[in-house]
Amino acid sequence: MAQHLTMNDIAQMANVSVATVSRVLADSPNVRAQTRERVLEIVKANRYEPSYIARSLSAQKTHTIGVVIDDIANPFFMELAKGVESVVRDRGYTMLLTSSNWDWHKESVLVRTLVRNRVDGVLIAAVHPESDSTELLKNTEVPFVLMNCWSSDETVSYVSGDSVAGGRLAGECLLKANVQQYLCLVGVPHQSSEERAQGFIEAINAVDKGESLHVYRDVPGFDDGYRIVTGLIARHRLDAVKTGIFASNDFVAMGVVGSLLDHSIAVPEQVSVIGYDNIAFAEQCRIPLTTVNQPKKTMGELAAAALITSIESGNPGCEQLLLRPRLVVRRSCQPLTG
Amino acid sequence: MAQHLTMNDIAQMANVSVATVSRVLADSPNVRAQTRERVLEIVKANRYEPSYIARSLSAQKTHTIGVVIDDIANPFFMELAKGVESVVRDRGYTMLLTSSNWDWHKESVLVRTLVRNRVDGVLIAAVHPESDSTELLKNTEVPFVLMNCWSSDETVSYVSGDSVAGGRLAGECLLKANVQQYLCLVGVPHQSSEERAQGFIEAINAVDKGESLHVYRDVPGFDDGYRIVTGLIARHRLDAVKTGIFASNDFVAMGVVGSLLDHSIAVPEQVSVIGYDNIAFAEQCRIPLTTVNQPKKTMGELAAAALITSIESGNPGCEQLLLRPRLVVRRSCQPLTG
DNA sequence: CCACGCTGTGTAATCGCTTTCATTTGCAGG
DNA sequence: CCTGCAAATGAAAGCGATTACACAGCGTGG
Repeated sequence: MAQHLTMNDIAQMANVSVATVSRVLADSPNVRAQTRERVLEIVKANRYEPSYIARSLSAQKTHTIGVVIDDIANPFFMELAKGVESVVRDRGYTMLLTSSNWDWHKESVLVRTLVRNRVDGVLIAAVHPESDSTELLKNTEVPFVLMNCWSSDETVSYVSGDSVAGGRLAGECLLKANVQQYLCLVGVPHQSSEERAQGFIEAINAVDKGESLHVYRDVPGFDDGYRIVTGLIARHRLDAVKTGIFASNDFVAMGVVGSLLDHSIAVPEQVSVIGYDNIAFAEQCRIPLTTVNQPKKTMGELAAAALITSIESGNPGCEQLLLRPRLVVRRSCQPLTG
Repeated sequence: MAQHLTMNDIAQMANVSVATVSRVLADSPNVRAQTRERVLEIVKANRYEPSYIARSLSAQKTHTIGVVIDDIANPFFMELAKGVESVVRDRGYTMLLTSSNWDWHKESVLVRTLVRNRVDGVLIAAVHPESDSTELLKNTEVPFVLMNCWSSDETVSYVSGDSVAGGRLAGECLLKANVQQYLCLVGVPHQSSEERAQGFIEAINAVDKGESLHVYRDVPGFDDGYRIVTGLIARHRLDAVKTGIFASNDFVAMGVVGSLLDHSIAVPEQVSVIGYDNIAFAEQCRIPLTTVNQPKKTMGELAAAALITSIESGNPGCEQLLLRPRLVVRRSCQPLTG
């Protein structure tokens, strides 16, 4: 089936050698105008499409950037990927997007696959602590840039958000909401969710007004947020006391809000909720979400640009960026002024 | 840089020929156990990763499936892609996901790029009428399956939803909502949005009760839905008359709801709204959305399975599926019983 | 009229792997 | 100890492009 034409076929039809065809297709100047035209005509007439596979093998360059994210259906990662994609395409590369579905083991398998596919560089969002992805990349000397997490290794490039600062913003916002207890819901044990929680806790503890602070871990998604809050309501931990809840991402926050509303607890009157990421839907959910914005698209763009620059320059050129988060106040948590 | 080890390097270190290394890596039975071990040891010790590029060139097969969608940050396409990805990965392929950003021209460029990358097959969501993608694929004899749209060409495989039926479901639902005028917002001029509108209009016209029906076209996204409705409100076309609005996708519906609420028009009390697709957020938006569900993930899975089967069997094997849509009643449109 | 240089084209090596075919090795049976 | 057959291995030809190098043709200047 799918018997593709080869450059040789075209060469024969045009009565020239493959070298000439190659030159025509590469816009090399050393081809007679007449020959060029004839070749191009035959190429077009026969709908010849050159094989990038062969080209890559010969050129030792695939013009492909591998991207590893955690969840392909998650708006946060998708906006990130969109940023990556735009830069990658502009600079003449193709993006190979893969997703680990939050599986730490799969992540290193994916990176391995990318290396085998000889991508020119790799972008990874949120490396898992247990994963050996970065080690593999270092050993194979494939350029890579981390996204949405950072590394203390000075040779590793990354573009991330300042999660501690973001968590602090959330905490400060909730401090002004005049609540009597704080809840902090931490997602999967990632660097960034841990840091968000850390910043939040710091901010709360910096101003001890005698409120209580409870931390719940392993609350990664909508359902988990919903479940936890539903459990707390059942134990009458939320209906009597005015509460502020910080969720380490907007999904969890939406789950929290969902459960509260379903149990007739008013947001933000009885419980204030604040999320993280500012995904596109945060504005349109049942109670528009107060949240900490991350410049997702920018993050993807910067990471991709840094990677490609490093690829093309040939030297590692370490770029370490921490993007500033920004508080977005909507309805779910409204700080009392003064 | 990134000087990858080659099979030759491994062969020399192990004092065998490349053929033997290749056999070891391919799990060929004709290798002495002792030799196999020695080779594997060296492979592991040196972290050798075989080049899929070279392999593909030699084998004339890339084990890669190209996927073209319209928007990489759109939950509908992403759930579709997730379905595709799971099947593709299970069957030992890699998914190459590309997005056209709703640009008709870019779509055929993308398909061309996929062909040049010699993907083993292509999945396209929503081919644009003006695009020549399918023609290119037919000519190059690359197997492909359409998703979320269908073709009258009996040689073309597709897996889609029955949009006319879905539109009809929406219409029937709105008919029971006891409104005095109907609005139908149609998205980009795609086959599927046109058919959704068509089914809707059919359903409304089948039961003429004297209500008026207005159709607005080119309303593809959230902002467009918001804008249109805001305009109508300004002209007092929505505040006096009880209205039912059908939006050809959930984004538009959310825009519609957003504008209505922002202008203090009650949903569904004054205006009933119904969307299409049942994206994950439809349940969690300001007013939980009544909508027509499409089995997005299933669609992706079936399309991918059909494609890979056709690739591996070697014959085109035409599969044409129209999946049944299902009405999901939530708050934004509640039909009065009886 | 010849040497020189430039343009245009072809030849062949190369990229890293698979696979066929030939050859070597090992081992059992006579 | 030799024959024969099967198992293990190697040599080499692709796969489809790129590209260094060789060379043919041809106009120009000495």
